Amino acid sequence: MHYSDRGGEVEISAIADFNLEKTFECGQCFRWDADENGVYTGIALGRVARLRGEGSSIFISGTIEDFETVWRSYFDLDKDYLKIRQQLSIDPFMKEATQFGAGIRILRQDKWEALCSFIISQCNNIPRIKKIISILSMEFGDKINFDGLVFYSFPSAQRIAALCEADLAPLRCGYRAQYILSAARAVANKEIDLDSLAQATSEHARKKLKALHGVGDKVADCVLLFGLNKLDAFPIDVWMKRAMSEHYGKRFDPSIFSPYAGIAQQYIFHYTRNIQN
DNA sequence: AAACAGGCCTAAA
DNA sequence: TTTAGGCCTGTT
Repeated sequence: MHYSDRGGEVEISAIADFNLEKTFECGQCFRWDADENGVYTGIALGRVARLRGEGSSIFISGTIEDFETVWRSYFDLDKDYLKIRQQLSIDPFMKEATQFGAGIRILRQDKWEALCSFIISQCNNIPRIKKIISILSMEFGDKINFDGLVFYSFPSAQRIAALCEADLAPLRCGYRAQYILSAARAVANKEIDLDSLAQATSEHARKKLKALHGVGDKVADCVLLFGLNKLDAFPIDVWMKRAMSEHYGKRFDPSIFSPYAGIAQQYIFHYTRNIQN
């Protein structure tokens, strides 16, 4: 990878496996949107950014310092996904899936935002998840001006913890409201420490996450993978279950993809959801 | 109109 | 350890 200041933007060049649409639309995040030209604007880690692809480069708004301190890590740009794809190509199916998904990167998202977002995601479709998160941020996040537009940061756990169910009524997120509140309170009063869980083993972190009301296997694994950067976590939703039992049998073992089962999951998920058959 | 959606919880085999 | 039903809400 190479990057250089382009006056208000940073140009990222000589990088393999970085496709904006695949990365943003593969279901791992909910706060990035494309305009009609495929230019993505979104908010993460309390900052707004705009990204566009041009030729083989990606341009991202901001300074070199923004890039080095925030976005380089957020987009996981120091990981060699090309090499990982090769490692994951253990059979014809995976070869196909990883090739189809070339360009996906697992974002290193804010831990609390990931927890809260995937609690909301249960039994919901992406448009509604996005809508709920958008309202949540607009109601309780901080206002951020960017390029003449107004964005709202994802509200902290402390902020949410101070609310009651009635406060969350505008979200219209139904039974998930109490899950959000109890998770926020657990984080706020340090009953659970997401930062230290990121340093713990996946098994331990998973157990702690599942102790939260409203967090089961699927949500816990999504938080591990997208929030705590545990690349061995393997979220299984209905699509994954179908795809895996079709290709590897009813009782499959994700460790065949070790140590990148989580990345494998993302390729398989993206592939089975986007190919027509 | 009734079923279903990128789960989870609880109760009951 | 596995299975069934209910749950908020919005969409089809």
